[in-house]
Amino acid sequence: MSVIPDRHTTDQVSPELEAYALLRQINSMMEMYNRYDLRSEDLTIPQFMILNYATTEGVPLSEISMRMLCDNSNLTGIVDRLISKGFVERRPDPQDRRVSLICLTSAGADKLRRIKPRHHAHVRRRMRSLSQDQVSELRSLLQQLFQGLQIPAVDDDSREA
Amino acid sequence: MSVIPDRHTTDQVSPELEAYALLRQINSMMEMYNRYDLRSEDLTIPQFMILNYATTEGVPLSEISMRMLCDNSNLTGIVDRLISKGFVERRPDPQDRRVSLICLTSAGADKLRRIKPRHHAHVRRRMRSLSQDQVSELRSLLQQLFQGLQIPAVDDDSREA
DNA sequence: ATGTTATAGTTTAAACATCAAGGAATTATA
DNA sequence: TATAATTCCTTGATGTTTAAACTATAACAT
Repeated sequence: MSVIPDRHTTDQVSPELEAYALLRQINSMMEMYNRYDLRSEDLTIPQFMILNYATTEGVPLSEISMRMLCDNSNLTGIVDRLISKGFVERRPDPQDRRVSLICLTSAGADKLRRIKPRHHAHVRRRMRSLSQDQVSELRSLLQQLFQGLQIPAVDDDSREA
Repeated sequence: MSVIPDRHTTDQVSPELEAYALLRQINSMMEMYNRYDLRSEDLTIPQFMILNYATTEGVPLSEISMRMLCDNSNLTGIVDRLISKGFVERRPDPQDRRVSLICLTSAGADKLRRIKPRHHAHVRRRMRSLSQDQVSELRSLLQQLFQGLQIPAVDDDSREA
C-alpha cells in the first residue's frame, strides 16, 4: 500500500519493453534482407527453412513443424510448392503409415549447398556492428531469455497489473 | 591465400548464427503468447499494433506503416476490420487529400486503456529470467545491432563466400 | 499551363499463418 | 479383441503479408 507510484503502472516504457521492441524490429529487418536474398533463388523464407530441415533419408513433417515452432497445417502447402519445384518429395513411413517423410531430392540438396553458405555469410555480415565478444554476450543473454520463456506460466503476478 | 580453413566456410554454426536463431525463436514465442493474450479481447497482433499507433486526432496510414516496418497495402485490410469493430475510423486529411487519417474512436481508446497496461506487464514478466542489469545490457546490444542494420549495404564481403 | 515525377492509398493474386475440424492410423485400455 | 484416446496429416475459413499494378493527389519543372 505504498503511496509511491509504481514504476510500471503508467504508460511509460520500461527497459524490458524497449528491448522487446528492438528485438522485433531487428527480426523484421533481418527477414526483409533474407526475403530479398532468397528472391533471386525463387524461394520464400519458409520454403528455405523446410529445405534446411529436410534430409535425403526423410524427416517426419511434424518434426519439422516442431522445430519451426509452427502448426503442421502450415507446412502442407509449403511442402506442396517445394514438391512442384522438385526440391523435396513426400514418402510414406513404412514404420508408421500416418507419417509422411519429407525427403530432400538431389536437386534440393544442390540448391541448399549453393545457398546455405551464402546465407550464413550474410547473417554474419549483418551483425558486424557487434564485436565478437558482444555477439557472444548477446547470444548468452538470448539463450537465458529463451530458456526462461520455456516455462512460461508461473503467474506470480500479484504485484503488477 | 591461407591454408588454414576459414572458420565459416564449413557448415558449422557460428556465434552469430546461434544468436540470430535464438532471436527468431524468442520472437516467435513472444508472438505466440501475445496472440493468446489478445485472443480473449478479439484482437489480432497487427490489429493491436495499429490501435497503439492510432490517435484520437488521427495519424496518416503511411506513418503507421513506416513504424510497423510494413507496406501500406497491409494496413488497408487490417484497418477495415478495426473499423468494422468500431475501434478506429478513417478521416480525410483536409491538408492533403491523398492521405487518410486513422483515428482512434472512444471505444478504441477504452479498449486500449484496458489492454495496454496488461500487455506491458506480461512482456515484463516474460523477461523475468533476466536481471535488471541483464535487460539493460541486452537492450543496449540490440540497440547497437539495430543501428548497424540501418546502413546495410557495405559489401566488404571479399573475405567470405 | 503542361508534362514529369513523387507520394498516399487501394486492389489483386499468391503465399503464409492460425484455428477448428476431420480422416486415417496407431496406441492404450478395458 | 473391441473401443477409447492419441497422433499425424490434411482441409477449409479467416486473417496477414508481399509484390505489382493502379488511382488520385501533390509537387515540380519546364
